[in-house]
Amino acid sequence: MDVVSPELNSLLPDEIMDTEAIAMEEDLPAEHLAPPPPPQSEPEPAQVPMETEVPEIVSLCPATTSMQMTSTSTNAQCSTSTGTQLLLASSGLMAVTTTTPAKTTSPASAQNLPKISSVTVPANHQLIINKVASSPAADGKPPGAAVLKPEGQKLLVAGLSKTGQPIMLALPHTWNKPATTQGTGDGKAQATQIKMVTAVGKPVIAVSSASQLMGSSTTLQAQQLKTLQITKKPPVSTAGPMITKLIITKALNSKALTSPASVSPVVTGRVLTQSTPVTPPRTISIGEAISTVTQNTSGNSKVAISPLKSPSKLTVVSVASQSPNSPQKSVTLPLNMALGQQILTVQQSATTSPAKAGTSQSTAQAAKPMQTVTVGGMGTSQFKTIIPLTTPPNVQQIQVPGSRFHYVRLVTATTGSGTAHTGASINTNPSIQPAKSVMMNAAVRMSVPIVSAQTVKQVVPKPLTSAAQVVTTSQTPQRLIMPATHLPQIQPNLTNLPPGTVLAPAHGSGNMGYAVLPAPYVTQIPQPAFVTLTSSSTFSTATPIQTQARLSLNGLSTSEATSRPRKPCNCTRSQCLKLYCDCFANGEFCNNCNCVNCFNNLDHESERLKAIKACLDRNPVAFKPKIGKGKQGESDRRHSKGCNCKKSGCLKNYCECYEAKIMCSSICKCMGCKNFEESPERKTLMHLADAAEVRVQQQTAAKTKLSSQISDVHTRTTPALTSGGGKLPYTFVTKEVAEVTCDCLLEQAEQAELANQPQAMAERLILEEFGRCLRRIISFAGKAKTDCPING
DNA sequence: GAGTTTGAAACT
DNA sequence: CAGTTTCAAACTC
Repeated sequence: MDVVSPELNSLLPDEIMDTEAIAMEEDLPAEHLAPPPPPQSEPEPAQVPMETEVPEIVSLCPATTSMQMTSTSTNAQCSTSTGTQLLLASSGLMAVTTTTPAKTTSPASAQNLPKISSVTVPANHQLIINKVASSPAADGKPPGAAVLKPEGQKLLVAGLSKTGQPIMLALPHTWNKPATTQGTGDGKAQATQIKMVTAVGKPVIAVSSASQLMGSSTTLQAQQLKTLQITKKPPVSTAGPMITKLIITKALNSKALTSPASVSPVVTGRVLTQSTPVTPPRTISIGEAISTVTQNTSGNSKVAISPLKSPSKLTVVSVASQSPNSPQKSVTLPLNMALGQQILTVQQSATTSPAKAGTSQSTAQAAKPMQTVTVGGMGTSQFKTIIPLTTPPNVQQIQVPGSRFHYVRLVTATTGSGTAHTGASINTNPSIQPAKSVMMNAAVRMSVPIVSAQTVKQVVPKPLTSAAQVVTTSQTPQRLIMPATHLPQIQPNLTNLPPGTVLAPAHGSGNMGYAVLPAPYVTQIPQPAFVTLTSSSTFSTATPIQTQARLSLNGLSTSEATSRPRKPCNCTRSQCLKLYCDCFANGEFCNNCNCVNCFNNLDHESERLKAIKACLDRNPVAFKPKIGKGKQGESDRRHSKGCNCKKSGCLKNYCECYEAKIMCSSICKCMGCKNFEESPERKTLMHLADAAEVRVQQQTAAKTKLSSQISDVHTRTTPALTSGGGKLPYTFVTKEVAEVTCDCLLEQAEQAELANQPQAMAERLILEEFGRCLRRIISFAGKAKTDCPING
């Protein structure tokens, strides 16, 4: 099998990821540590398709993110035609695994490492990587070990690119070539192997990367997940189980991943902490799955809490500080989400031993830290922007076309190095990371879902001391605002956290700094997109919360909340920096509001941050939803503080309980409350409200149907008009139109009846409705004539 | 749309 | 913590 040269090995971070816990463990349980399992353990090994026959692997990366497969020592790199530093660019839906087989023993010489000469994109959504030429090295591969054929082995990945174009990479034959004789001399090919797994669950592609990455294949369920895994293994067994892996998992579709490999330690709606073993392989995984998120594990704990649990959405956040001595390597990969998933990416950086990275970097291509923002739209994921970070740039903004504010602010750790490493890009080879990225120690990367659809929220972590970076995505007006202030006073009282609140453990010296995000700031995200954030050690970040969380707050159904845009505020004196302002209270910037002297915007960020802090000082849970779920669920929802109504009887929207459509409870201090279960007044009101809502819906449906019918008639009669002398309006009154019109009239009658309107009024309303129907019919008729003139 | 009412938020 | 003031939404006309 492929061998990693010692030098390369030394350059590689000791640990990148532990994939086992996350993704691929089942598929290749013992792969890193032990000799390859018997063939039968591998999923359908024998039946690998032609293209996939070669077990060796290719590295892939989403198009937006660059992945580097290069080994520094060897200079072998995969580059895309665009010059980006990644081996493969895919739409982001594929996963790649690169691993060095456990079998490999002999190091490859750096010199001999080939470069990928070409990438080919066949027509079939497959990624093919070919070796440029046959290499002598191939010969030495042990049986059973998949080896790329000299003539060019191909790796096919279905659905690699959204564009539908497969990418082919040609690997120089030398890749698999054993290095110059290094110790083993057994002649076994030592090229690094990369396995790709097809969506079907079979390993599809193997590509050897110049880097000493070991690849393990993973079986994934069809169409759901792709995984990238990079494993570094010491060339010689003596090294022990140090494995570095990079795993990127991505769900191809909205369905939850079924493959264990894809399952990350993060459970939907919450982030779990994963502890690393003593010799911890460190794993960073990036995954997109509807309900799952990959998490990276690190020595320190980090917890994101998202009480809300809609399976389809998830909150991700894991922040882990790294053990001081572990080399940094973290990769964040924003992937495009096809499905409104939320992804959390975590970035870890090592506090120490940047040297490694630096060294490796030297040979590696200039991989600038990249910042990437991914925006996932409904069904259509979009990659947004990759912004190369300059060294000092602490703050950056990504402006999404059409969006006004969308941004995310990234904060670098105060304790850490000066720069935040924002690379959304994926470095398959951790060693490649620039030295400055190493400095990211304290930085925590997070992904925040952004609403792609209509509302976008932004989370702005507060910059504690250093620069921040801003990433913006999506186009919608709303955005999440994260209190940027440092909030030491907030302790990680997990039990008391509002839904969606995220605590990010500060990285670094072991001190755990926590930042609390007002839950509302992260809620109301109908269609999550992704944004990666970097936060400082003491500061934190936000976790995406699904819409539902917020909905539960105000008692609105999900559909209601998501469909209903926030009302514009009308603040005049508060500068929209007090909780009087609904926008502010909900963690949003004012947008399209009618407010005067508004400071709730990016132009007054400092003021806004102060205001947020002030609010939190007054009330640490100021941004916490007031309506929480009761013990017994939905029916038991109640206001956290209770209302204090005196005159409204708690049956008007003045009352927060009533407004939230919940009953007043014992904690309310209201007077003359009529908002209780048995209250006849309340029942009457609720009944009326429901009836009104139903009427509106029915009427809307009827009108829609009428329009449809008329339109249909229009379509059918058009030929007659064009061919002959035209039609009189009455000819448009077909049976269907008449029926629908009657429906409208009946609906109007029902409304009048429900409203207890006198008969005369009812008749009037019906006639008026009839008039409207007629006008529509006439309008369509006239339009038909206009559109299809007789002589025309 | 102007004016009033209301209760939460802010302030003392 | 209680009382008062401020504020913006809800409501009425």
